[in-house]
Amino acid sequence: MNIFAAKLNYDTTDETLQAAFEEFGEVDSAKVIMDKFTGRSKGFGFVEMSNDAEARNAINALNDSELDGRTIVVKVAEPKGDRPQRRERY
DNA sequence: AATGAGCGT
Repeated sequence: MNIFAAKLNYDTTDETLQAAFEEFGEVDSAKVIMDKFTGRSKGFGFVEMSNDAEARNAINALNDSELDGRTIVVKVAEPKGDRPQRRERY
């Protein structure tokens, strides 16, 4: 189950996400997207959970919750190449 | 190399 987490604190890293989701289930892997130039967080990340039930549970619990002082948004992730409306962003 | 909705080096 791929999970999408956004509005993260810029200080939030993979381990922070990992720890947050591990409270509710078995985390396969957690990754915060980092900017290639600045090396800092882009403000969102992805979490892979092998157990779908735990994944949904984690989403319910962590969505609109607080992480590193920021209210984050947790949803089910979309397939990678399924964002045609994605523009040049700015 | 900043920023604060959005879906990945």
